[in-house]
Amino acid sequence: MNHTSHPSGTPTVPAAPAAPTAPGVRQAQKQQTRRALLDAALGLLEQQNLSGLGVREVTRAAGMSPAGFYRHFPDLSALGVVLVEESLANLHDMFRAVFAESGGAEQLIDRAVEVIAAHVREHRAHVRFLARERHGGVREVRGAIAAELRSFAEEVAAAPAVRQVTEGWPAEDVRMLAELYVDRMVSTAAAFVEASPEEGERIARTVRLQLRLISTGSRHWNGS
Amino acid sequence: MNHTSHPSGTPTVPAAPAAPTAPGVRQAQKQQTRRALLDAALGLLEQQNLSGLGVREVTRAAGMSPAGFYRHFPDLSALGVVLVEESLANLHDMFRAVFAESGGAEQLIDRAVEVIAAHVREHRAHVRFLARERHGGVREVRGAIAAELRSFAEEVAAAPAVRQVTEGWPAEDVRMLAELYVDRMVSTAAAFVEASPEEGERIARTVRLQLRLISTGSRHWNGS
DNA sequence: AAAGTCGGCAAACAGTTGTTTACTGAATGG
DNA sequence: CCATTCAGTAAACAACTGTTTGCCGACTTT
Repeated sequence: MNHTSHPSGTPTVPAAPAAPTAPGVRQAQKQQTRRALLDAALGLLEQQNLSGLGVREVTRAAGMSPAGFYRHFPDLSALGVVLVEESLANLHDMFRAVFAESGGAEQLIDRAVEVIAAHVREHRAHVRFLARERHGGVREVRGAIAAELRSFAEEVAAAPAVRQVTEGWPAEDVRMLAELYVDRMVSTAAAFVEASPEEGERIARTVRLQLRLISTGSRHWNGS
Repeated sequence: MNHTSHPSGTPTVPAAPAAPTAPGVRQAQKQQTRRALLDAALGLLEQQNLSGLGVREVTRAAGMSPAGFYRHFPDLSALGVVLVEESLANLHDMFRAVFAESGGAEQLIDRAVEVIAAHVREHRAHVRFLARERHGGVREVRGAIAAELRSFAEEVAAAPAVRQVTEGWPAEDVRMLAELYVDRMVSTAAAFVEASPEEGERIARTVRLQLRLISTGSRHWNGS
């Protein structure tokens, strides 16, 4: 994170020799190192837990001085909160992507598994972080994740494809079905995140079968 | 962990004044402080992660000197391994207790929820530990837990109540159903472990419904 | 072009950590 | 009863931790 040195590199190209520092450069640099801190933390959290992370460890991985950390976060838990928010926002996008287009149960299931796989491919560190801290040592974090998952369940319960099959059900039954779907999807993402490609294929087949079984059960559900 | 003091208490009852130290006293005392270490660690792990635990922390909680730790374990990870083994052995007992007596699907479901609740009541710390480290920061521990859960799934697949309904199914379908049951039961235990009594009642109702839905799905399953 | 803001740094602070050392005294076995 | 074993101890070790301090120099505003 050395924005300073600039050791007279490439004296040619005088087009922007000492660029008049258009306003906003400072804030941009700050955001850049802030992101470097977040990414460094995410990287370390691949093999560690949030409750065991250290300030010096993070700054070292980000290539900056320990003191610089406090220009961005008052605490390590503050950084953790940001990571939770990012991860949950991404996961929310994933859920919306699954239920964006409607279609038959079969197509919805195939689409769900594809979207989950793509999400893990693109946000591996975030997903691993969520899986790890969902039952991790920080109560505040666990609570935030649990609350967001409940909200996802409500969203799933309100999705057209689900409403169609749960028409006339008592509210509690609808909720348990939605929670079942959410839990299965999150667990699947967590399973994808640390699986080799061939294991991933097996997991995908398994979860497709499981979602189909749940779908079958819901179509034959009698509220007794 | 002071087995020493013995300040000449109750001079009456000379039956065993300075008991001739029947053989085995030493080993018994050792096992006792070893257990104290394990219990102290389990206690600390209620609010912390295995990867963030410290030797001094554990010995302090157990009321003994840091150096004494190394008379029992070479490492903190060695202690962690023991905790994993204990927790998984207990969980194994739980699964066997669920499928011990056979009966109709309804009775099996009710029995399962009761057994899970009782297990959590009696082994709260162990269950929390498993939930936390199942996706925790220690690869070795994650692997051990995953392997054991797979073996539980095989056991569930072989249970009479399950074999009855999966007669004629392809092996892969049987496995996905068994894994679905195992995952739901473990997740339920994890949910119980940090829930107030009234939340616990809601969780119990929800999981009963979900297990019934899965059971319904399996009875209407067509392998297509 | 001068004055001010502020992100990042080196250094220092007091505590903590894991692990080893030599030791003590009770349990053990002859 | 005496010699041996050995669980637990206190002290010391270097290495590490979170956080604060004063400072510098590049960005920003006037």
